[in-house]
Amino acid sequence: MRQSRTFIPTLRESPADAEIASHRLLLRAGYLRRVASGIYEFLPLGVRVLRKISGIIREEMNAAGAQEIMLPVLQPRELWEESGRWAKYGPEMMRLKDRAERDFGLGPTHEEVITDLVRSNVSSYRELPMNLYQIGSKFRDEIRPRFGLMRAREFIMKDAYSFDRDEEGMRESYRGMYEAYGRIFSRCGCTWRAVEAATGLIGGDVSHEFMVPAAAGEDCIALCDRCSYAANLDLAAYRRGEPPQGEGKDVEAVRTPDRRTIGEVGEFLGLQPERMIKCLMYLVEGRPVAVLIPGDREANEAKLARVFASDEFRLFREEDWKKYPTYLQGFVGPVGLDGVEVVADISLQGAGGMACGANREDYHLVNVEEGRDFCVGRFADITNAREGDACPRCEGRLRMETGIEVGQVFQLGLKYSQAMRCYYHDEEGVSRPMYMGCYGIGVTRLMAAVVEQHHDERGIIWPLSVAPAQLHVIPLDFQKENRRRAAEELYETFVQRGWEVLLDDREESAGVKFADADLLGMPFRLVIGRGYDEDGTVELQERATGQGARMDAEDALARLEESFRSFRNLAARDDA
RNA sequence: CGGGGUGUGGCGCAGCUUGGUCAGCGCGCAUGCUUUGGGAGCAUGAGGUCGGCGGUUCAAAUCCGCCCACCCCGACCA
Repeated sequence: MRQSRTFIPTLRESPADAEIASHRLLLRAGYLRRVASGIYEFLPLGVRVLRKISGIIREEMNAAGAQEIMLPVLQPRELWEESGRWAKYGPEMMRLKDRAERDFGLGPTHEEVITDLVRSNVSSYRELPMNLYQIGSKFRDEIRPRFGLMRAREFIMKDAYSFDRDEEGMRESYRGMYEAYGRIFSRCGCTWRAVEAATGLIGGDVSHEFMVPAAAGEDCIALCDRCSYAANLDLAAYRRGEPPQGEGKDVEAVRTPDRRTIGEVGEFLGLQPERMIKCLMYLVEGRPVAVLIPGDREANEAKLARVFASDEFRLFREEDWKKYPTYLQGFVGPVGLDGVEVVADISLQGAGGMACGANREDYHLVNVEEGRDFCVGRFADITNAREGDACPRCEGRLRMETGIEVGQVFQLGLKYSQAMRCYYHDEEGVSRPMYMGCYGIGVTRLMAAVVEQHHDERGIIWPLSVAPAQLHVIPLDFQKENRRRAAEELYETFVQRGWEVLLDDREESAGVKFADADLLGMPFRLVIGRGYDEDGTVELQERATGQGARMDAEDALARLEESFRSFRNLAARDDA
């Protein structure tokens, strides 16, 4: 690649609307441009990185026995009606009509299409297991696209789907993918961890997310400091201690004028927040539900969704309080709260000596005991774990970390195969539904995640495996004939040996060339400058460390050959 | 969708409170000469419906109304 002939529009200043490192640097370094919110153009260097990442994914998927296919982005409504997701997916799916007014969706995921493909073309146990994957565009009309590639509305995803004869086979396929995923993220230069995850709209019972730890990550995960327990906060369990106990005294109403929040009331009564019961009113599918949690905890709505078996709920709003005047905002409590479903966090089971709202203006109750003074319809884990909580599996403590979710794997079971009648014949000729699994990697998001983990204040620092070029040849003062010739020769030599090289053949000052090189982030740099005039040496520099050494071109070549050896198989051969 | 904010040449911004003498700065871009180990210097030049529509006014980037786009914070996901 000759830099003078390659479309790399670098920016001297950071675009004002890019906040996180990956977004800012990918824009500044000319890898990306934004077209509309959550929609991006990939420029030549960006495409190269994407190819590298896809290449690694392909190798690992193929090695794991998966076969690459391509599925359409445009999908007919009928297929989605079969799985029930045409209605369920909601506004997140981009929808359109053709000229005959037929409904189509732009695929946010491909379970329906793939299930349709397999059910009509695979019918014998002899053909199973089968694992099919593709790398292509997905569309999701995100509520709020943000952070560049991190949450886009059109993005590139690798999605794989496995079909097995039984649950055992499905678990085996799942394990294969799980292991391949680890290798993929490691090869891309990322540190990562797999955590237990919720299944959401995709469905199924078992799922893991692959997280790349990064401050810019949107996901919170809980990790045990002793055992291997790790889970998304939406799923993270924690062991509760013994519930607080009272002294068996009778319930007593205390006047608490103008004190509504846990903090205000607790301070007034001289009680710690964990001695208080927070009573949250939710409207679940149109009816009120009381949710009880300890005063020092937060409810987790993903956990609540599982308890309610619905995602159609919300915390009471102004209009809801007005509509149900029985519930006094700021003074709601479980005692005497009749005719409403009560859900409580398991930590409140058997709790005594608690304080809560009295369902009476300006009053709270003390000495309240669960079981004696009020009844709970259902106990469940509905609160967020937090730093220092007890691990659910061992004696360790949990700590919290933020990460970028770059992949997720699911054991789907029979969800789609039953709904869509994806059956096969076993040895006895009996028709059975296939056990499915699905496995996604956000390719474009992974590119952003790599940058989040590999950059400094000056620019990107690509790992060799995914760099758009491994070597940046930089002749300073390109007008000097001898340097220009040396640079051209080195460039040709490397290209012929299969390396990907970016040659800075621009007539720019040294400062500009170095600043751009730092920004673009090629792992190695060969500078041809004064040293070359003096004694024919060039300087080999490493982007990551910034360290360099002068040596003969021959030695530089030998050193680079050594460094590149293990990556040789990844080199794309379209250097031009 | 709720809350906060921003829209002025390719990028970053000033001007808006107090309407006119306000379309400006830095970078980038073009041409020429000099320069070339950390974002060079000088000279000349091109480039803007001041997000859009409407209103107020003798006069609007500036005041008012509506709309649009984008960013950030919250509920979703690869």
